[in-house]
Amino acid sequence: MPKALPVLDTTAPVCCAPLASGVMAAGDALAVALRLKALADPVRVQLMSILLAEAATGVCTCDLAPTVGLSEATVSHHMRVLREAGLVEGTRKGTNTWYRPQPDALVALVKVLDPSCC
Amino acid sequence: MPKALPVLDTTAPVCCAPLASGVMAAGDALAVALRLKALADPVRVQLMSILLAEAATGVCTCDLAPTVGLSEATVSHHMRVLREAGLVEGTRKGTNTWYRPQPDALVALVKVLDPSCC
DNA sequence: GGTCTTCCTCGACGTATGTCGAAGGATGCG
DNA sequence: CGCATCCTTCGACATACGTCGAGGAAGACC
Repeated sequence: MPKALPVLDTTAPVCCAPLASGVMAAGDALAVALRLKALADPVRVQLMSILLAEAATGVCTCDLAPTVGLSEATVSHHMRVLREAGLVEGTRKGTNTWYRPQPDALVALVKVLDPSCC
Repeated sequence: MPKALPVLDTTAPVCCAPLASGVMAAGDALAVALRLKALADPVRVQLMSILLAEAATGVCTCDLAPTVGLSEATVSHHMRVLREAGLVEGTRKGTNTWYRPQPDALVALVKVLDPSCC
C-alpha cells in the first residue's frame, strides 16, 4: 500500500457521478472507496443492520458488544469507523452513547454504485 | 484479524434480505462484506467505471494498466479480485484477455444496501 | 523452431486493519 | 467526595492487503 494515504473528510455523503456514467477520476474513486471500506467488514455490516432495525430507539455500545460477540473496545473502534464515514451518528446521553444510522449517506453511496438507476 | 478467514464462493451475486429489513445474521453479513471489500479500493472502483464505460467493446489488461498508472502485475491482481467477486468476467482471445463488467452482481449488492428501496 | 507480445503467478516488501487487555476520561449516584 | 458504570483511547500483536520486479505460460507471427 505505498500509496499516498489520504486524509479526507468523509463525514459528508459521497457526491459524484455514478460509476456507470463514464470513467471515474482518481479522486472520486478514492472518495467512493473510502466509504465502501467503512462498510467492507462483516462486523460493521452487522452493526449497520442492527442500527437500521433499531433506528427508532437507538442503540448503545453496551448492547452492541454482546450482540456481535466482541469486546467493547473493538465495537467502539468499529463505531468510530462508521461515524467517520458519516454512516452513523453517536450522541452521549448520560453515561451511555446512543447511535443512530444516517440513511442519507447510505442512499448516496447506493446511487453512485447503481448501474441501473440514473 | 484473528477471525476465521472464510473461503467462500463469492462469484454469484449476493442474495439475502436487505440491510434495513432486520438484524442480519453473521453469515449474510460476511457475504455482503466480501463483495464490498472487492470494491473497497480506489483502483478497483476506477477499473469498474472504465469497464462499465467500455462495456460494449471490452477492455484488455494492456489498456487498463497505463490508464490507472500501475504495473500490469498489480492490475492483474485487482482484476482477479473483481473476478472472484463476480463483478467482472474475463475471457482470453488470442494473446489478450478481454474484461467485461457483470452489472447484475452490482445491482444485487445495491439492492442489499439500499435502505429506501424494498 | 525461434521470438515477441500479453498476461498471470510468485515471492518479497511495507503498510493497514481487526482484535484484545489495560488504562484513562466522563457521567451519574450515594 | 468516593465509587460504579459506560465508553474511548492506547499499545501491542497477528493477519490481510496493495504494490512491484522477476519469472513463466499461452498464443501469434516470422
